[in-house]
Amino acid sequence: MVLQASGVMSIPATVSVDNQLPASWTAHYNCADVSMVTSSYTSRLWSQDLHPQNWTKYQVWEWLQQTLDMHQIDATSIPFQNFDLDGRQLCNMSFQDFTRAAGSVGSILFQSLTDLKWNGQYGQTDMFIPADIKTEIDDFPCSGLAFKEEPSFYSTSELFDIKSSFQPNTILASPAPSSPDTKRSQVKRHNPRGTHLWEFIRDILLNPERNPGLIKWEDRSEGVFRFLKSEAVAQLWGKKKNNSSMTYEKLSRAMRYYYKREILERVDGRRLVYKFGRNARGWRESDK
DNA sequence: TTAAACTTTCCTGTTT
DNA sequence: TAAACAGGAAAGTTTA
Repeated sequence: MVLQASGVMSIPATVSVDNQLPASWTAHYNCADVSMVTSSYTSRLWSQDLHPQNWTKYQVWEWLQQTLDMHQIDATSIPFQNFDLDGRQLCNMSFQDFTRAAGSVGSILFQSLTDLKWNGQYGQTDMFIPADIKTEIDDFPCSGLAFKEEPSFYSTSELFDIKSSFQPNTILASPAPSSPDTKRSQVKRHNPRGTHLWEFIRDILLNPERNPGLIKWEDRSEGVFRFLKSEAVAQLWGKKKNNSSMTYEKLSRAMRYYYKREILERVDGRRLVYKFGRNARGWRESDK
């Protein structure tokens, strides 16, 4: 969250995300900033209703994402289909069950869940917000504010990120346990700024039901996609990076750097159209 | 402290 | 004419 001295975010005057985002976005996510509200909500997170035992499958996935993020583990390194469980089933899993389901990451997950079950804490620093909190966030009285004045907009991508990568139909690549990829992905990679731009874009594409109208596939099998709301996507990216001055022009410059690394390929003659390259992972349907 | 990775920012010129 | 594309250059941020 970047606030200027006045407490008002700096947004290009010509850009209104509210105008670009679909209604479902503004209605559901365009409210309280997680990072702002978390501190005030943290103490309420672990009421009985939010005990892991009571989680939905969806909340289980959120917890998975958060735990992997916290430990900087590549989300593609565990088979999420093994965690198609609700909280009760999750809590019934033994340590061995976790290691069977997630390999070496299983112990981390087991420890995290144990902490939650017994301490009501998520480590010392975490700000994990199960989906239930969204109800409270949604109730945050700011929905009528204009984007420029709204302290909450920059929560959108965080909420999106949590929800994005863990839909049952968007499970990312899960290399076989013995593959070199697994080893590599379970090692901390140099990822100084968290999610990379191309991963952010990929996750939007993988969740069209939650992100309608921002980016869409042009040719799913070939990895060709097109920006529909380029400035909105740029602002979401900026929000994720706490950079309120992000524009599509800057975002597209970063995208062009991916050509050299073969994460993206050029699509000549078509505006706002990009194609995933051979070094982009997790976007193929076969990756699920 | 340094190097590397990965943007971010600014810019000029070109294309659609 | 505006928007988007292309890519050079340099600066900024974060991590190992």
